[in-house]
Amino acid sequence: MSCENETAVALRDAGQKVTPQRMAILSAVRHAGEHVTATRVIEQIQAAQPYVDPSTIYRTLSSARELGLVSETDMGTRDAEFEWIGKDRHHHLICKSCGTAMSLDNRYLDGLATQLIEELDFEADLGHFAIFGTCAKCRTQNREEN
Amino acid sequence: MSCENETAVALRDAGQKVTPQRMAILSAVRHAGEHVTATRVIEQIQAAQPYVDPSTIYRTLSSARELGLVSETDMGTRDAEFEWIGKDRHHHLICKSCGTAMSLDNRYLDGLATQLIEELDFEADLGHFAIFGTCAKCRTQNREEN
DNA sequence: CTTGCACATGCAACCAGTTGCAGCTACTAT
DNA sequence: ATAGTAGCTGCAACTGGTTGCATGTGCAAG
Repeated sequence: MSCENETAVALRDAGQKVTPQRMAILSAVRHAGEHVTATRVIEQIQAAQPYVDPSTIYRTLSSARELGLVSETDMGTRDAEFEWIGKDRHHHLICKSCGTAMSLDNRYLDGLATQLIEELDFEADLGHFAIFGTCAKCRTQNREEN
Repeated sequence: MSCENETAVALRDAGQKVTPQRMAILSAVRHAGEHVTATRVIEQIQAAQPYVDPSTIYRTLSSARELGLVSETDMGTRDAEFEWIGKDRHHHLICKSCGTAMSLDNRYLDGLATQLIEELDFEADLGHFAIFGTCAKCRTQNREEN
């Protein structure tokens, strides 16, 4: 099954409609590889189809997030980053000092999820997570300065 | 030392000035007990001092966040929640179904922080964290419906 | 006490993102 | 194939939050 079909099926399963606009928007996120801002998606879509309204793009991204097709994460910059949720779930470590974003494998949070469900009966949705802090490089630099 | 003095000292230590507006704004957050939205702070401040501009409040909250005096968390609602960072650091579990926010003790994330520093040399700043998911009550209800 | 200056404030213009609404379109049932 | 309907789209108005700038103010040095 092609990725276009997968997306279409996911939409229909949720009782939503498959429209050219939605497919273009979701395809842009999917093929971005990395995380993209809504603004970036708008630019990209409007370059090809200028008549697509920004509100449609915001609405589509927002409903796709609710469906679990994409994740929305505040990476510390002004506007939120969207990312296609594929097979390789991962999170981000963001250095507050240099702004670098690193991927963090899912397994680091598995333990936490297990603990929450066992001890508190809370089913955590750890699909998307941004952890702020200081990376190794910046920590070394800070030590040298002091 | 009174809490007012603590706040003032923290500001001055960071090379910032102590003004009546700032003290009023930070005091509102500190004494809110729970988390408060910027909008709520604006209402509260303007009830007493109508001349204080919203932009001042946004700027103050934002710089206080950078100083680590308050935390800013997206609780899933439209606007961010601010909370005074006291001795009892904690996080929030937010149910996507019923919207309830529960406090989560810091110890649940200590393990993760340790793992990150030992394995990846990344010093995580886990001062404020919002974990989305489904609470026990809503999970039970969902099971009954199916 | 006075002076200087960096930081903070209020104002107003601005902008990204949201919402209400009327028309349109994908999907479903017949 | 057709009609009905629920959901989507574009438009335009709106709103919460941000930014630039001129003025005001806290604070430290003299």
